[in-house]
Amino acid sequence: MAVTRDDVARLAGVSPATVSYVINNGPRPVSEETRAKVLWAIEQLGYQPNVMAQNLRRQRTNTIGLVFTTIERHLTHPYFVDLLTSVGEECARHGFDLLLSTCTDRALEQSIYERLVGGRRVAGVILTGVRHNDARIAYLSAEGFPFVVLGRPEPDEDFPYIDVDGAQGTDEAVQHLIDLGWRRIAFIGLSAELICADDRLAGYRRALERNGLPYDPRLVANMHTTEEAGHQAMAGFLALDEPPDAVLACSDELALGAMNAAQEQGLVVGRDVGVIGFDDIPSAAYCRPPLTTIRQPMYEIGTRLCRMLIQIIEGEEPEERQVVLPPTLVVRESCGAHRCSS
Amino acid sequence: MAVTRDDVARLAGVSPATVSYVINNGPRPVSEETRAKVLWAIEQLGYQPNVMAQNLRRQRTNTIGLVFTTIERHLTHPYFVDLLTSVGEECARHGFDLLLSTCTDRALEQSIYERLVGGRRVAGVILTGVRHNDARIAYLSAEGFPFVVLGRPEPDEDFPYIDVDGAQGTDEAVQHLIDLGWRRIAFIGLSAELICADDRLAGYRRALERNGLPYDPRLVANMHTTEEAGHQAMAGFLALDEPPDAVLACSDELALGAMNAAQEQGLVVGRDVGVIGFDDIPSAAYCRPPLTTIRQPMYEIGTRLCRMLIQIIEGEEPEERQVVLPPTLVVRESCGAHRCSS
DNA sequence: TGATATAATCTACACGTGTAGACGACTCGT
DNA sequence: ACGAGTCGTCTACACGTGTAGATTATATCA
Repeated sequence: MAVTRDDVARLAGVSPATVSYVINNGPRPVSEETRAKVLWAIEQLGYQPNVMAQNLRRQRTNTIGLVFTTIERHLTHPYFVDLLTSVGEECARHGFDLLLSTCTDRALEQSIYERLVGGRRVAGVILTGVRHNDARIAYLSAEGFPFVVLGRPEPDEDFPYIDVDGAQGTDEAVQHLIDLGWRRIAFIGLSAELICADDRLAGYRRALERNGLPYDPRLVANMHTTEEAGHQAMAGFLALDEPPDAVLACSDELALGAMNAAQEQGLVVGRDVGVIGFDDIPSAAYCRPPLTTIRQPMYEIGTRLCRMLIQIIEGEEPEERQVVLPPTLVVRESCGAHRCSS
Repeated sequence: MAVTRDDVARLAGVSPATVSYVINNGPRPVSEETRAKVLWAIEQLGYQPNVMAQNLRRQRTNTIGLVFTTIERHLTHPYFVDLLTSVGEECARHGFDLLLSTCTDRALEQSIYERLVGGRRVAGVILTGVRHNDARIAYLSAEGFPFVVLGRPEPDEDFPYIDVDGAQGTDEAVQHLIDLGWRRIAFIGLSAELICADDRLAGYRRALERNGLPYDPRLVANMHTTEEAGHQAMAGFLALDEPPDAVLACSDELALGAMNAAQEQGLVVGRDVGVIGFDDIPSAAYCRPPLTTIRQPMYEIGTRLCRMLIQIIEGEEPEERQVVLPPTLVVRESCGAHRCSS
């Protein structure tokens, strides 16, 4: 059916090995004359090497795995699209393919990784959403399998990662709210099992403390990152005896839901209540009012993570191994501008 | 390094073939006693078959390809996340993997498909964003390669697809606007090269005509689907001598951008201007005001497309080959409710 | 009991490629 | 003129698996 190397060799009147040498530029030299004949035959037959056979022989897949965690058909990470885009492009740049797996249930997660790793399906893995005592990291480390992580490890672990300084982000955001005169600031955090959730909460508490404001646990919620959850959390806050006058949400989806809840109660966001999000998704600039948010350079992170992983796969020493990038506060209108010490 | 079938055979005291028969519930029977020994050895060694070797031998990859088109790092299709989720899950259900390629430039598109198809990298392909005279379809048809399409073909083409009746969607949406009293309705369409763009425009024109309203080309724009483009298109409409009093956008991102543009000019969406979107992305329910939109059952489409493709790959006759599903108008608040024949 | 069918297992090869080792043709220095 | 070295090419095998054909042990029947 399909045309193979032997067909090319026959047509060109050379041996199969010579065809390989031409295709791979070596490891043996080929005379110009022969090379031309082979290239002509390849062109003539429309030959393309069988990738499966190449991979088997070379003992490597040139494929990177990325696991896609969903909850109720909802991405657990709003930045996933940017990550996918950048990783996909960087893979293509290095001749790698990108294998995507969907994980709908935590119970299945381990078996997904075992399939990818044990079956030598992929050459390396990019991990996101690191949790405390993450079984995936333990497994990959034990197997000695190449992987890189989006997010920082716990203190006793050591692996290659890129992370955004979440504490710095939330700290700056809270400071921004305080500077504008908001005083009772609620916090909608991420799932408590995520390591980055701690980090962001720490920044929030640090800023409160520095400004002499009390930390009130009733003003803190941990949610999955959906608009609905943000709505629910904010509605809960607003029903308190002493409701907050501002809220910092750990994703823009959460923030949009929170804004919506406030608006439903007749509050004007930016005047009666301040809202800040996290991630800077496209809608953030176009909602009403435009959302102040903490931007993570996701595109850049994906590119660098991917490059790092490929270097590890190739057996090189990666140029960078553990990187923490600063987030940027993008000021729009959801916190108001002219409110001075209430 | 890695443990192979021969290692298992040696430990179990049987031949390699017997191990294969156990793993695949082989084409030959195996005695219970032997099976137990083999399974024990597999467990003992943590053996997992090498997928590359299996694929090479079986001459199939059990992998499906999906190409991910981006423009300026932006997804060209807002429904991509739902599609990815559903296709990913359906693949997993059938033991297939999902290979994702990023296409940033139309010029590279053909080479991406040639790599996937010619290199036998994947067993079948899911196509989205079908265009007029689409070279990809010509190529895949000529190669006799399995593929299914999200979207309908041109009349002279015949291939398996699932599509949403875009004309019905836009027709219903325009009728809804007219019923609420809006009279001068603008249309923000998709890139003109897309086949579905025609379809949706046709529904728009059909509804106008049925209601005796004129078709004004100045009220029609074709854009890529981003908030920014929606903003730009709407700003253009509002600057006309006779600006529209309502707008139907062919994606929710476009609609959000359009709402934003109207609001910037002090218009109240739902009172001064009606807006309808397309797709029903999560933000649509949580923006201000909540967006009336045309929902496509993307999750279901992805699942059925994937099943259809797998059946074709397996050489079966697919249960369904050409499906057109109806969209649903989801009424929220962006068109107002109480406006009766102005 | 001997011929024969059946079940269980093994041996051997093919899938398409990469590359080491063998081999011939040629150059070069003495 | 002859051994040594170089260049270009070919032959042969390995990568890890699936499975057809051969082989052996066991059951069945006249």
